Amino acid sequence: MDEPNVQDDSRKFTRESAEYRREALILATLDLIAEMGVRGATVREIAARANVTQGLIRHYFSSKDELVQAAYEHHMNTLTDQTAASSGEGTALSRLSNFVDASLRPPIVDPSAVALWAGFLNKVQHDPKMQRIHQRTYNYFRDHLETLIVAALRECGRSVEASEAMQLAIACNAVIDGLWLEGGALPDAFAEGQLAQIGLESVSAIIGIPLKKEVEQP
Amino acid sequence: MDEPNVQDDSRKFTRESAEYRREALILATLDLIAEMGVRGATVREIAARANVTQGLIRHYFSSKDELVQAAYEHHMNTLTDQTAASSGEGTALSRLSNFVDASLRPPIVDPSAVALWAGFLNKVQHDPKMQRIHQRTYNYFRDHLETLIVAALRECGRSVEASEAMQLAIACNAVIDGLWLEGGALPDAFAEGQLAQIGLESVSAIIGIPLKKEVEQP
DNA sequence: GGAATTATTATACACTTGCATAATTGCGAG
DNA sequence: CTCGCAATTATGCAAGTGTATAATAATTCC
Repeated sequence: MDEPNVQDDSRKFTRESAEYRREALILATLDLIAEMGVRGATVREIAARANVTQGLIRHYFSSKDELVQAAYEHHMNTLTDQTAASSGEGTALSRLSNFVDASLRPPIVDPSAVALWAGFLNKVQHDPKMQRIHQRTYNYFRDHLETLIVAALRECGRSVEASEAMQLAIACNAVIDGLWLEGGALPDAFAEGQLAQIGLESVSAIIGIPLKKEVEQP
Repeated sequence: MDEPNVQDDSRKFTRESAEYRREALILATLDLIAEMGVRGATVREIAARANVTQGLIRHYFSSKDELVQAAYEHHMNTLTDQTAASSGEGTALSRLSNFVDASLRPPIVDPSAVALWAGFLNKVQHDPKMQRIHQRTYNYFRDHLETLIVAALRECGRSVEASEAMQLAIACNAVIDGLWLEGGALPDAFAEGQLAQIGLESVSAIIGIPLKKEVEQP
């Protein structure tokens, strides 16, 4: 995030690759939106936090709106990538457990993550393009969860119809989202691991299968 | 919400009670925060929507921040009042069912309600006073739900320890919040009544008691 | 190594924002 | 009826907003 070329000689600035600058601007934007909302994230602050002057934003993005859109897309892609990684290996049951557990601990459960989500909501509700990104990500999560649930049930010798599976996925997704929300909005109201534990028990109850938290190897 | 005195003669304005003006300003503020966020709700727009000029805001509130705080408090109080009303009569089981059901239908589930919540979040996270209001309301909801759950369990001849009851309440609260969130953020993704149905089934599963939706009398 | 390219900075502008202060004007008290 | 007070409007201001345009300077290509 800092300048990679530490040449503090009389150079007034350093040229960086377009990719580097775009990402720096996007990350600064996400930071600021989490802190102050979209309107509070001014182009001047964004530029300052990305160590450039404000004019450069217009060089990479045709408007602030476009930068915000790009930031949203970047953020959502990061989210889905993280998720995909969290439930990679093992039996279906353990993959589901790990997924729930990981979704209810830092860095997923985090005040600024919730703030970021809230900051974007207005834009999402008004801009059709952002709406599509939102819907796509939501569906991705829910389908992922549904796949895990169906696999876990099958592993226990049970099978469900498609519509029932979808309802289970919606419900489990809601528990996770609700706990995520509350953990991020009231960080001090829950003990460490409490959210994950409650999440696991609730998902267990909803799908009717006991899930155990993975034992950590120290 | 409109002017009560319809005297469109040459009067330039009408004097109203302090209470009336305060409430009009607060409601206009809530409307605008839901639409554009706190920063987007400018004093000029608020005044216009309350049918006054912007100077009057300073006459009733010492700053925009104070107006926003008052609006938040007003909103939260309205919320808790509505909740208390939704689960008034009947057996414990039916009161719990009604509470869950009412929490997952309009007007509670509503895009602007979620937008309002999101709009306030930044302020809540930064301003200790608003944080207290938030915490108080959250606790109120959770305790209310916990009371309903414990009563319903007792009605079925079961009893739970305090810590277990709290966990059940947190979990049920999370399902409700998560479904509320998703219903408000993606209004077209769910059929009418679907959220309420999923909510009832999930709460049933979590606490281990079958809940039936009340039959409506047409 | 010099010139072209273009990433980057610098400056300017029209507009909005919250707030302060002064000027009105409706309305009740006497 | 009119006088005084406070509710309300009118006006102004300094700071901040996004964006447009011109000026500079770092890097590349030959």
